[in-house]
Amino acid sequence: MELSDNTIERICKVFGHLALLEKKGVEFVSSKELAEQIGTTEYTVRKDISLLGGPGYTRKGYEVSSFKRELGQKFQLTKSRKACIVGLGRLGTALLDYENFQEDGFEIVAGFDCSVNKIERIRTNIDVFPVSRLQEITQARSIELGIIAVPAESAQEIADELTKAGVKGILNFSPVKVNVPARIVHLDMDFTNALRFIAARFVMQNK
Amino acid sequence: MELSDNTIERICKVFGHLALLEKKGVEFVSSKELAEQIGTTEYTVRKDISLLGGPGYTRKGYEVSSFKRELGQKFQLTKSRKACIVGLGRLGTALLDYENFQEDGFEIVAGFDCSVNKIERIRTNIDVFPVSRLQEITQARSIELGIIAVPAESAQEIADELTKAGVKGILNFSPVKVNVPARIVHLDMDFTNALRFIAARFVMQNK
DNA sequence: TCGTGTGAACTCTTTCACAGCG
DNA sequence: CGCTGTGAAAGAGTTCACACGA
Repeated sequence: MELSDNTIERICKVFGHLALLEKKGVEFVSSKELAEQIGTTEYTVRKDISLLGGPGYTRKGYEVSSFKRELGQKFQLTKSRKACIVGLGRLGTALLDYENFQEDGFEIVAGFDCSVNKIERIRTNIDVFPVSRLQEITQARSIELGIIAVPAESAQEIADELTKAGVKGILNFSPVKVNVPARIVHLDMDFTNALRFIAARFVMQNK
Repeated sequence: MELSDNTIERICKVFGHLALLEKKGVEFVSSKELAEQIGTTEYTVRKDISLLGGPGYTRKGYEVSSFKRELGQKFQLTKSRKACIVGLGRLGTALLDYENFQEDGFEIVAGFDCSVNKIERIRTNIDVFPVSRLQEITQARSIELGIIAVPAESAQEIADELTKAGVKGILNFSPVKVNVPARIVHLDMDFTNALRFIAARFVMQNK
């Protein structure tokens, strides 16, 4: 069975929302409510779920805990994944301590920067290293995800390093697209482009 | 004519890449090269451009400067837009000084936080205020874009404040979806969900 | 009766093929 | 001749309608 990226993304959001509901102690949730929370329609939610083999009938909606557990297993979202951050400028250091990661099964286990001065100045509980040790540390600590927070000009170079180091996924915060082999899943998160999109979108909306 | 969000997003990326090429002094670029740089196919690039009314024939590709100027005008991407950041934790303060914004026509003209202590401690060239003054300052400085960098629990509240203050667009970095009226363009950038997506994607890829 | 599961209809997007300009 | 512009074909993704289980 082949799931589209859109479906996977929505399922991830559903999972996130189920986690929230579980914490609140809610027992059941309808496709309609999930749809509202993740910004889509109830039809799409039900269709997505049916593609995975829906969890079973009730007349109250989906059972929060068991459904969450099922999704977690299917996508291995419960397993804690190790990640590293490359580039310890303002954004990189902010991400080092981004508390939401830990809560949701992602653990930042190393930070890298090419400036040794910067490495010495940083105050954090997470170990920081020079970029020259990226491959060594990544392998030693079985890091699966690399987060790129370096300036545009060195982003591709770091992507190559991470590729060589054998990470399985890359989240790229630099404003350039990085090229990596297809086997490595990667996502570009370009803030400037996001603002540009918002601006362009409302220009188009008003004409 | 109605452009899809996908098309708008791609056009924004094209614009960004044209700006880069212009800086490098490149004069012409083909649909194929643009496609590679923004991660799509040459067909899609040409189709997108044709939806805007393509810029005219050459046998060398598109003329970088004039094409960029044309896109800039059509989407008003050259006009500088004022933005504010709400929530001055680590992420918020990192964004305050994110140098790529200024380069690309976005200007952060204010920061807000509910903690007065934090406001006094922050060292930055940008003016910071208590959240209670959000509406006043937003209107006084004609801020069009609001960036939400507060924790999940207050994100919706801030989105409501920004809506009342009359911003046209919202970029939301908190891990919850915010609800705003349809006239306000908004985009959710949830880091945790991005990592989850990457993880889920490579689990699916390998089975 | 309520809310899901799902084939079928529909709509939107991407790909293709090829004419046409410089 | 190379590379664009674009209508038409193919392909995806979304919406719908309705059967069905609790």
